[in-house]
Amino acid sequence: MQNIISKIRSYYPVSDEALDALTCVFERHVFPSKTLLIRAEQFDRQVYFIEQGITRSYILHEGKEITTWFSQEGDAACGSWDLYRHKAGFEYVETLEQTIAYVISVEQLDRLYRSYIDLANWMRILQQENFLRLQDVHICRLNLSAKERYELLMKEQPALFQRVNLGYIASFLGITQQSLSRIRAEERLF
Amino acid sequence: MQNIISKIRSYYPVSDEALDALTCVFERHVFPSKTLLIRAEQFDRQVYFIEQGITRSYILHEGKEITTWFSQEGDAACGSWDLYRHKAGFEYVETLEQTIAYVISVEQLDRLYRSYIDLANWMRILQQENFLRLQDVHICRLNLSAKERYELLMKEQPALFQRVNLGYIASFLGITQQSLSRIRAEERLF
DNA sequence: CGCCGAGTTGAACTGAATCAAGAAACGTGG
DNA sequence: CCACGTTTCTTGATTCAGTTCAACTCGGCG
Repeated sequence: MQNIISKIRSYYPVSDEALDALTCVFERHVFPSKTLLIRAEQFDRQVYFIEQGITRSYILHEGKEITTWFSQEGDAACGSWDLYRHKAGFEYVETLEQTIAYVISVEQLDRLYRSYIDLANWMRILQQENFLRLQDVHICRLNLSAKERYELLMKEQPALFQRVNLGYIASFLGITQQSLSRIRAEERLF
Repeated sequence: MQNIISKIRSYYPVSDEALDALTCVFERHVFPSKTLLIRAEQFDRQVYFIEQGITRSYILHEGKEITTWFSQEGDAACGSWDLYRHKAGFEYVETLEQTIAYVISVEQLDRLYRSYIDLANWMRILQQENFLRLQDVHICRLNLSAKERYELLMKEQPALFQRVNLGYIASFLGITQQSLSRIRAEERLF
């Protein structure tokens, strides 16, 4: 469980006691590649902490899949509406590789937040980080052209291009696969 | 302080004791319209809880202001990078009307989170809400055309159009003022 | 071998931006 | 209370980044 634990502690110095309380309710699962963890319209109040593997979150709009996020080792994947708005969401999450995840229900998490101030604070910071990451993506969308967004992702997450289909990456960048292909072709001239 | 307190309690049932600990470190300020509360590149580790009034957050990109958020009664305004990434951010926040705000430093907030589990949980939920609101805006950008975005905002926040210049709203919707004007003209035909 | 998914390339199209004027509303001082 | 400048909003003509539709290439694999 090393990837998850070190990620937790990188956010907040959770005490051993609180960490034990958390990890002992984790359920370990191994999901094959291409498993749908979360479906829109299907209420799933669980959080998947990824120990090994990668998932993508996407939404469907007019028949097309729009990739909104990739979650990798140490990250948590969930349907945010399911958890927080108490109704079924619009997101899908699927594994892109075989994925080992530790699963916990929101009810259990909520119980832990009420008892362990360290866990409440850890999740407070995790939420902050999620907000900031989303804000980065959002502002990048507002300010940068398709090409600039591609180059930024290439610089910051080069490993992603090894793990994930270009089609998904194009969608995550908010461009069509064709446009991404053209951008890459142009770049290859140098 | 009614607007702020009821908003806090709408997120989490904070005990009277914890709420008192929070509110007694608030400092009340009245800012005239058009006051810059937060400047990019200028480290400001304070949170402004808005009791009365409205602010807009914006970023500068290639000489242009891009409005990213409006904060109204009960909301909190801050420079998110200042607070959480411990370096000066890129956001500006200015009042659009005379604004009464209760101000608190992040250091004091952090101290409170460590002592009062209710406050840690309240802020955990507040961060969740911020994330969800940003996610809504972000996904709306991905899925909807300029016109659809306008109509959605018109439906969900009609009051905003009374309080705020169309130019700022256009920018918040991610379109130019000219395009927004055209959309509204077209709509007026019915 | 032939099929299938992933990626590339070409041509035509389009939503929204940009550039450039005007018109209306707003506020401030004489 | 009106004249004047300033800001806000509208309208028109043109341009462009990125989409769409469609065909084609390539590598893997039953």
